[in-house]
Amino acid sequence: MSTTIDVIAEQSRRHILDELRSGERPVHAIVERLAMSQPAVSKHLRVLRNAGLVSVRPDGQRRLYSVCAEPLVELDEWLEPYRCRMRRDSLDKLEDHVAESYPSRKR
Amino acid sequence: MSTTIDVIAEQSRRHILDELRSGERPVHAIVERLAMSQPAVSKHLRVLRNAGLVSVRPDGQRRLYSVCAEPLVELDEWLEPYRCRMRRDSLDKLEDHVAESYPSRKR
DNA sequence: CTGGTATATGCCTTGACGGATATATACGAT
DNA sequence: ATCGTATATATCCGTCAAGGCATATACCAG
Repeated sequence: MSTTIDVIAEQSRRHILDELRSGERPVHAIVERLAMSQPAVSKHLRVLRNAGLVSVRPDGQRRLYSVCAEPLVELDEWLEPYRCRMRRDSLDKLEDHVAESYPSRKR
Repeated sequence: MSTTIDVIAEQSRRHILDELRSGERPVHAIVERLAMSQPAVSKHLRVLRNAGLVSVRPDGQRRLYSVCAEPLVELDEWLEPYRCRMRRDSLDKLEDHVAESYPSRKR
């Protein structure tokens, strides 16, 4: 069994999700956008489905996939305690960058 | 080369970061908290350092590690477009749950 | 029923990763 | 100089996942 974060750690799967953000899509539409074989895409979709990150709706011979963002909440919550640090550390980094660009004798 | 999300996909590494949230720590402190060998921890710290997620400060024979949250911004930003869906999908899920617990004849 | 399209699954190979042990390095104490 | 502690690196091994190809399944058209 794999956790949500394991699942979205794969770049291809993130791409698939990003693709589905604009609405439900059949498999071949994803295959065309990503440079990957159809079986590979189907496999990723399977993983995403097992993780509850996408849902499927049959439509004739096609299957329409769409995003389910709910499992991402867990990751979002893990990230929460780091948000303040993100801001602070980003600021520090920015300051360093500025200090490099405009060197002064102070410090 | 590995991206930030690849790096934090590993549970042990997330644990290490969580551990460091309470302040800088020497390696052995982390080894004690996580049930893992010291070399394994060092390896993870190396990966985290390469990803810019931790920084080191020598202190005598020890090395004090601390969190750098800045690289997490990228992940946070990737997550951004999914936030509204998270709320919506979570709500849907909650509704389903409620509907199960209090079945009615409607629908 | 037949052929064609859309998707899923099975099998196989390969590469990357995590962990353990053993060893090296760095530093402090005596 | 020597020993002990703290940490890093090297090497090996087992596992696992991703991707390709071939194939199965499902569904539609005629």
